[in-house]
Amino acid sequence: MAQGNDPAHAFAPHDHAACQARGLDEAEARLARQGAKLTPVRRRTLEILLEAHRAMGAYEVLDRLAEDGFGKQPPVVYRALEFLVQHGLAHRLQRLNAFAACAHPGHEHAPVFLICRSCNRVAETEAAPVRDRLSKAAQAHGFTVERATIEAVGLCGTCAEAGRA
Amino acid sequence: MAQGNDPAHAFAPHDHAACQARGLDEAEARLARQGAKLTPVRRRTLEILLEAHRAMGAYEVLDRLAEDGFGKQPPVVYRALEFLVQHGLAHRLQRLNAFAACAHPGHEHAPVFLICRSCNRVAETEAAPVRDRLSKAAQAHGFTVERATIEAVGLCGTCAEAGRA
DNA sequence: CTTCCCATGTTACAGAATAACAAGTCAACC
DNA sequence: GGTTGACTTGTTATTCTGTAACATGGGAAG
Repeated sequence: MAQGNDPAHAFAPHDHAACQARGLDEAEARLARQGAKLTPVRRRTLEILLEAHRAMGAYEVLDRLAEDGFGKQPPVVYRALEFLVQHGLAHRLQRLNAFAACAHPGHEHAPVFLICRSCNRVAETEAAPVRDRLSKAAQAHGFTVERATIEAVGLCGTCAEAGRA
Repeated sequence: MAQGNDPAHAFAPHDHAACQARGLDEAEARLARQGAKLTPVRRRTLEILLEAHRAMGAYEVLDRLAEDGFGKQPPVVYRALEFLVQHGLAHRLQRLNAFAACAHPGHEHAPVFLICRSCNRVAETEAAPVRDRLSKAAQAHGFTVERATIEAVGLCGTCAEAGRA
């Protein structure tokens, strides 16, 4: 479990199968608690994101769904993705117009994303202090933060070491 | 000038004409220093953003440009917007797929945006501490931040006071 | 067994963005 | 003065992203 909570992990080679299984298990547990259903399309959508282990465009996911016999019209995938996002099982990356499975769906969280511009992988980290600072700065101007998008683009450790500047 | 540096100012009623004039003046001064030209399309695009004093979609800006006799094809507006963004005269808001004139183009900066979900106005604030925290948190995982998108959605003071929850 | 909610599916469209090419402007240089 | 070359503007065409509106079907609640 420590593996799943280390953001750097996303940039390093590791056991994808375990990731996926854990992701699905946690998803079902979480949804059961919320009284929501992981229907076939939703489940398959989550599986696709977990398998890819990276951010994917909606239409890329849609193509995969269509291959598996699901509807091939945009609303099919957008609805599934919206459901996953709302239930904390996936995230939307504004900068990439893309979606990624949540790395640790076990609990509520508002993640900060680290996007490597070299390998295109995305890591998720908590960084509550960052959000605190943001809320305080906003509050100083009378603004109340409800949700915040925090996405950093840069170079991950693995790519930096490999000299992929 | 203090007016222009107070982010809360964006949410309150004020003298737009002064804003615009100041924006254009600072833009020309800045570009002169950089050896870049504020051509008619670019100038008009900036004026439109300054007049609106809010985030605008590219096609909305394009319609206004077309009314003034400029080309009405997407590349016209995207090129102008890209130029303004690259020269620090405007910003792109990822969350809204929209653009807004920079509130204080006088100097280099990497702003944090405060987007009011009630009145749709956007304020810009420096919040260097927020970025510092983010960089440190990322660095702890071997990730080097190069650029970061920080956009908060919430309620501005003016709307909160007016009870627009 | 019926009702109603929810999920899925469709058609159609709107909005966002870029590639590739044509043509004009203008300064620098011969 | 004329030519070259960089830059800007404009066009056509296409792709990607996202949503509105409506039809169908299944399954739980009564």
